[in-house]
Amino acid sequence: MQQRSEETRSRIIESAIKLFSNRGFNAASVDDICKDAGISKGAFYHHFESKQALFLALLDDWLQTIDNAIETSKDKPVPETFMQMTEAFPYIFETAGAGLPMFLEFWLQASRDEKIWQTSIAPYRRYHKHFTSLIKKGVEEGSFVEVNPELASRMIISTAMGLLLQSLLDPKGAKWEKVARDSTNMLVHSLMKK
Amino acid sequence: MQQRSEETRSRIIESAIKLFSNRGFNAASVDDICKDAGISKGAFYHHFESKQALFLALLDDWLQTIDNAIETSKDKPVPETFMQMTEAFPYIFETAGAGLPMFLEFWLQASRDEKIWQTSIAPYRRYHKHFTSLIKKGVEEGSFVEVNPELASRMIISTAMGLLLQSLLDPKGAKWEKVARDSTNMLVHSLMKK
DNA sequence: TAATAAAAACCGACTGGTCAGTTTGTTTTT
DNA sequence: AAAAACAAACTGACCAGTCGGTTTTTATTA
Repeated sequence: MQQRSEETRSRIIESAIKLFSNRGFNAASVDDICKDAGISKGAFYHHFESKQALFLALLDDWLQTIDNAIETSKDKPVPETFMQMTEAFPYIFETAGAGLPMFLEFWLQASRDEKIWQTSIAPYRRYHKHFTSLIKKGVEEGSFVEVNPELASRMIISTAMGLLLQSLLDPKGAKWEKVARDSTNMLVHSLMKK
Repeated sequence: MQQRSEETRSRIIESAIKLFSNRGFNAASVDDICKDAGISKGAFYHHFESKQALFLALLDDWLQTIDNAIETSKDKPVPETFMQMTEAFPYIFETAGAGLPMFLEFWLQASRDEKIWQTSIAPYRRYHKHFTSLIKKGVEEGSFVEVNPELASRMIISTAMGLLLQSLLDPKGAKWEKVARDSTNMLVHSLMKK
């Protein structure tokens, strides 16, 4: 079977995500990952040059997901995209929420390595640009009130980021899906012309 | 001089903040901290029981700062407090901004230890409660429009948290002090009755 | 005020353990 | 048979924390 190799690889990745999230990059040793994945160290270093390389592979996957999300919403009407974003929030809280500790781990690692850093923040930049142009278009089309697209974009991103952080700080403090939905609704409606 | 001991202690703390921020909790070794502070390991372990204990001491300091900020704004009129918050933003970006990687480091450490965790999120809970009651009061007094105080509080905190994160992701992407000021102004004015 | 005892602060070599990465050899696939 | 995939013992560096001893500060007493 030529699948065996690939299965080993994905087993490593699966275990790495789990252990990096639970214990952090440094505290999760290569031995731990191997044990969890049920493989040997030799197999690990056959598939990944180093622990850092595994980290970069995970980072790439994560960034790809973000880029895809931007790409798929690229050519839809402006207000629709925004409402879609609202609907997407509960999903974000389910998925990104669980993975946010790892993302923060990523980000802290990245912030200490210029090359990784530049790679890792590129999607954020694209995300902001996407939103800015979306709002700009909405204003020009007349579906949005007169706003500063730059500022509005940053505020929307802030709300999402901030709510995610809060949901992790205080998991049982609120029905976060509902908070997210209501907040985004408020923002979107304050942008839309009546 | 009875100050010598205290100076050593603060030298340790100063170096710890610097190195934890730059390299992270794990990567900054006790030896590194001692070397940077210009003291010996014996001196270090005379002042702190363990590396973890040093970490907790830093955490305490940080949490104290937050609690003080809440306390000092406790008995001022509602709209005034909000405007004060707006004015305080540039300061937050100067101080908390530089320290946020360390705070995240703290927080990631904390999230893996139930006891530390409970301690570290308590100020956030107080902060949220403070804001909620502040908005509630404003609504009852008639200086604010009818809003859900819970939701409004979470949105304001989100904006602050989210902008801080963004300012770190994209340091040169915007004049963050201005963005923060404008955003908070928008939020506050949308709350206040005309 | 000076001498001295006790305690606090500090030094730095050392220990036991961990961990990323290597190497040598074996099994499985092509 | 050749190459890819895997196993696991091993290496060298590093690191948190210890320990026996020294210096400095503080308290006590004459």
